[in-house]
Amino acid sequence: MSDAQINEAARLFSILSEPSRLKLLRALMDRPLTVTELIEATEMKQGNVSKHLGVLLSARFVAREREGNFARYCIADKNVYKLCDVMCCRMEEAARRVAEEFGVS
Amino acid sequence: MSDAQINEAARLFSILSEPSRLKLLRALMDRPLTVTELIEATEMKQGNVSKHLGVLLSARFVAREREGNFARYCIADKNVYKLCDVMCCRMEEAARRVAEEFGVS
DNA sequence: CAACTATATTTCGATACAGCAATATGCAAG
DNA sequence: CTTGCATATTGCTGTATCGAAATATAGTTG
Repeated sequence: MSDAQINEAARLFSILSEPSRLKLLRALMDRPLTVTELIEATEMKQGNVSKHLGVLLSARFVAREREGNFARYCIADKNVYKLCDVMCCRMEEAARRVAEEFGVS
Repeated sequence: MSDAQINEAARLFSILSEPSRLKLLRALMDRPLTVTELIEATEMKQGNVSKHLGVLLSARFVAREREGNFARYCIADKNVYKLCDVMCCRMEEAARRVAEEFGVS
């Protein structure tokens, strides 16, 4: 595991470290959506949606497909699902730990 | 998936989004290490090692065990391995994609 | 081509956090 | 208790990036 690989991993994690981008991914996990639909789904400003999609696109976490005047985005990397699954797992475990802590004491 | 959960996931990803912290985790994946050993392994400044370990500790990604004057840290959450595995996978896939692209054309 | 819509990009003020250096705390031995 | 080492914390400066707003680009239609 070289330093360059560490840096790249950090960069990829950092792309997933913004609530706005996770919201976009969450919306796209149901089905591919256009920018307009994503604006509605996430209640974010158009410029920011576009900007964040650009970040996700450049990392190839999502892919873009032009449809006339529209741009439809979809999840392009199955690892996104895996990463989110593991993280959700972790959050559930943490919640369970806290619950037990209070339940026992 | 509530907004609060999204925020928490983002926070956890952000903890993994620093090369310094990934270096520490990588070192700890072999075996538990003291701060002094981590300083040697990562060539980071003592203050920064301590600070980053604090962040990892507060998120319970690592655990601390006092040994006299020393503090020995270890990975406390198996999901760390999973998350890093998936990310490494992803990076290999990306590398392979690039290689093929150049190989074919 | 002009007007309209969807998307992308740029600019800007505010915030977050990294690394460094200095300092503080805690434990152990003499 | 004082000295010394391991670790933690604090203050600081610089950099990165967010959201909002404004502006630019691109495709469609009349």
